[in-house]
Amino acid sequence: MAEASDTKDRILDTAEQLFAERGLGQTSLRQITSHAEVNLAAVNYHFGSKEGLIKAVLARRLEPLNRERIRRLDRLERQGRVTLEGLIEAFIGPPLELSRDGGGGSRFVRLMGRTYTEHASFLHEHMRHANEALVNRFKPAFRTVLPELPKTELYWRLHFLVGVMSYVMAGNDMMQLLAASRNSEQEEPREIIRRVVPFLAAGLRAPLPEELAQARDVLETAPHDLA
Amino acid sequence: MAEASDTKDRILDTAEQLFAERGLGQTSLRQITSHAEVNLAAVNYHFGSKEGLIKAVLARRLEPLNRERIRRLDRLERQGRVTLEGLIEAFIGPPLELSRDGGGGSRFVRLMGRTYTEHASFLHEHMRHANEALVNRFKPAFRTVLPELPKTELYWRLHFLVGVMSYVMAGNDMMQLLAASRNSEQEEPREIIRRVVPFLAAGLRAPLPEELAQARDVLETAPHDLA
DNA sequence: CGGAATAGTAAACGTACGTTTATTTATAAC
DNA sequence: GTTATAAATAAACGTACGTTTACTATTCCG
Repeated sequence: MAEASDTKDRILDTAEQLFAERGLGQTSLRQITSHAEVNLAAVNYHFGSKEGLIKAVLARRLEPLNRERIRRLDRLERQGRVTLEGLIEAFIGPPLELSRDGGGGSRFVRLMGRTYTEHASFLHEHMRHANEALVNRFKPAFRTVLPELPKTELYWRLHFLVGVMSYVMAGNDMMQLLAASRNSEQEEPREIIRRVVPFLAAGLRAPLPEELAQARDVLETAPHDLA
Repeated sequence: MAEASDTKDRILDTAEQLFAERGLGQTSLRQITSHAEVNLAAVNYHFGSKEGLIKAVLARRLEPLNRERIRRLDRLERQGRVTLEGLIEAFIGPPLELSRDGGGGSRFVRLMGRTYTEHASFLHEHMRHANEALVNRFKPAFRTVLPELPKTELYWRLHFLVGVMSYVMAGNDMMQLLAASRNSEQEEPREIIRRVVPFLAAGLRAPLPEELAQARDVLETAPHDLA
């Protein structure tokens, strides 16, 4: 029954789904293979190991995704329209929009968000390598649109940006902890982008801590209504 | 050898450490009990189950921590000095400062950060309940200092805030993905607070997406240099 | 046809897990 | 000093895991 490896894709699809739903460590190969209706040993045959399967699941979507992010940055630069908002959207837009396609896309985005907080060193190494070109492309671009920001300060703020992005991507149940509307799960990705881009842009453009401390010192002698 | 339950504390301390280092699911009771040099069955004797142990580890630190956060908010209100920056610092300061005490504190903070992205429904329920009073206290305060912000918009931005906080707290290895300085791990908590508060305050105060869209429409006819 | 090579499978391997049971040890009360 | 109670332990229970092995079926090409 050698059917052009329909088996391989079924494993990848099912693994992507279950990994996103339950996490990497909590999903066993037995769960994956029984859901996919393939033999248990097929995973080790096609991917060598569970670790190999995880890497394959990530690589399959991550490569075109990062290509799209870089493509958008290229276009911004070609048009000479590189704004901070545009940069943020080029970076976080593609993964969030991927969650629109209902099927595998949204599952993968959640999986990717969770990847940032999983506890497997091989994963971190894999993601670091898979995102290397992306980071090297975007970092200088951010420096260009925020020239007044010291290098270290910019990198800290980009960390904060990644924190927001991964949290949103994980589609965490914790969102409902503070949530007012119950239908926040079905919120459109474009809606989230519309809300998160101004937040991040303002944060990245915020006055430096030092400047702020000085300004506060000055105002401290006056009535305290600077909020 | 019934020694006022020194065993119980040794289990809690060791569990806290290993949970933070390796994650909840990846840490076995056998690892905990052998590190703590107590009998394997002692965990089930004192805490009933692994789940009970996890809850106990969290509760031990979370209760005084949230009490401190609320105490700071109380003081701000008593002094009539409720600013957005003060609110943010009252909320994220205590957990970040807890990571200063070198020992259990920093471990717990990492564990807490990771809790937000673990895949166990009992955990989410436990955290939701443990943070209920905290949320009910802070939500109206944020509304007060940001009266012009629509309710839904505020809640979304608070989600983003939690995203940043948990990401920073998790002390994620991913931080090094973009990091410039290699010693970012040892960065002082006060330093992180100093950097993150202006970022979050600016984000929370950002113009509404609608306003921004309108402003952009207006400027769109003019040369595009609004960055 | 026939024999590689590829794909797929059933069954077992050894290991580790959380939990339970039965038993022993220490503590304090009467 | 005996007894009730709490704490600690050694050993085993059943289950699930990722991986390996040996084997069968399919495909492709000479």
